Amino acid sequence: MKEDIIRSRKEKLERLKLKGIPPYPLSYHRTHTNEQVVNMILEGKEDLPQVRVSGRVMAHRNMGKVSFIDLVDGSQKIQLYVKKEHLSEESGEVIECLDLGDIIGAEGRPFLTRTKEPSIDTSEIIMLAKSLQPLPEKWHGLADTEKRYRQRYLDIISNPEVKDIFKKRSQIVSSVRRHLDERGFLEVETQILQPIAGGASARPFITYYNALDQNFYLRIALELHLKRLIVAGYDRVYELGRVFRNEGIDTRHNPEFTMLECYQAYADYHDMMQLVEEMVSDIVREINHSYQIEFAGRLIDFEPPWKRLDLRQALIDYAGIDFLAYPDANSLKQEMMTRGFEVDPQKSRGKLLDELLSRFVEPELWQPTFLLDYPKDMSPLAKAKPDDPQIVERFESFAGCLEIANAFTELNDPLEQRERFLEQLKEVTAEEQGDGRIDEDFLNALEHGMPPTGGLGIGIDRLVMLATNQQSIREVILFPQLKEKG
RNA sequence: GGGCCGUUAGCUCAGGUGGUAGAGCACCUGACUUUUAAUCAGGGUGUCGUGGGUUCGAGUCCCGCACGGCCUACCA
Repeated sequence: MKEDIIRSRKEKLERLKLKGIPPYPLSYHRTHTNEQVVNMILEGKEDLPQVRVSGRVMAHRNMGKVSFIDLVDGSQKIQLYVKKEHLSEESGEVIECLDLGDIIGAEGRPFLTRTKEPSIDTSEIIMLAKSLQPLPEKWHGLADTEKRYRQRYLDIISNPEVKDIFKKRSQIVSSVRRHLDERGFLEVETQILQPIAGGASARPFITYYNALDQNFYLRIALELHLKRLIVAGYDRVYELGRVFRNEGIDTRHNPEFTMLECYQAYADYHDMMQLVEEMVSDIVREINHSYQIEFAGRLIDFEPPWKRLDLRQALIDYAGIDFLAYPDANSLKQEMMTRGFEVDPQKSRGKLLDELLSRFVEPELWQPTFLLDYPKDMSPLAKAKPDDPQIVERFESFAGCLEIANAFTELNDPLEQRERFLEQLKEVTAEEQGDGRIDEDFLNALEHGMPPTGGLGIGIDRLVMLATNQQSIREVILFPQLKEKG
């Protein structure tokens, strides 16, 4: 059946060639996008000029001497009104050989039909690219998730709402850049292939670097190189780019994802909090024309100011545990076990606290919320509060129960930083940390003096999920990785 | 890693208790000069994901495998 369709289309292709009509001409210069023409028509002016438009044929309603074509370009749909006796001989031939999915150009006069549909009274139709494969069904589109991801082009052709998500993703990324550029941040690009994958604790992807004859890692964070640039004297830097974590895939995690990190010298986490609040709420409003958006069936209001929640108090409120009462991993483990939790004996205190957070606190954080002041065990790169050495100046932002930002006042004491790295190494396997080495050059940079600095990371994919009401991260990634079929 | 679910025509989906595989869209033929999920008349369609098993007989029951989805676990 599919073979029959393809054969019939190839026959039409041959027929075009026999008539001397190129099925894949070199170029076509349109005068307007479909959107521009539709707007012209809706403005209601008389005597509109001839226009040339283009796009993919998405529907063809044949009425005999007249037919209607839905033509979709990158902007939107426009209807072609085709009166066959008014077409040139060549255009008539093209209509005869037309299939859904073909890319065509059309020339004619814009007008409004009886039913008020903006249309073009077409005098010329030009084949721009003959399509050989049948499109998915027009009404339901493409629904099979696997096929949608494997052949995203079909998904985007047949599901306009998917096309819209990725337009919005692009707008969000532009907007992030605009917000930071306006504040005087310098956009930089740092290395993706690294001899040591630092700045986070996650298992890295390994690759082999032929020219250097050595194993390298794909970066798991942007942090350490951006701070080197703060040392170098760029006061405000950011990088927006892909990072790679060789971990599980689920609806909130994808091994390669897009991260924004920015660092501002002579600032602290309060400044970063203000930046997140302004930038994210602006972006939400730009994309949805409102601070209030729907996510996962709930209404979320991004209008500043957002809720501030002390982490220690949040754990007391939601989990019933005051971590100050359990100063080491063992006592915390004991307490968790007496409450009937299954506790991994390998886990450090930081990881146990993290578990409590994700289990009891995060599922409550629907409205935009800053969770403030983390235990030092969980945050090896953040600076301790002056009045409490066990707590660091760090916050994470949540909305829709998704973590969207992580920021702290950066630790710039090189000696303490070395201590923290050594602490961290104890609780992390070599496999998790790349080759388990400390980034000596980063420490060396700190030893030359890094100004007091505020740093911020935002998971762009999750921000897009929120702004477009998508519950799976793969719905905001154009080409999610799938296993090859065996 | 564990659990549940899915895989049938190009696409979206139906196929109680096992008995010759269905619909809509798309496609092909014809009618129709403002339609828009156009309409009307006619036409044909498949490795039922894959490999075994049970059975006279398997899309359907059983076991394995592949791919995918959701949940869970892991994961700064």
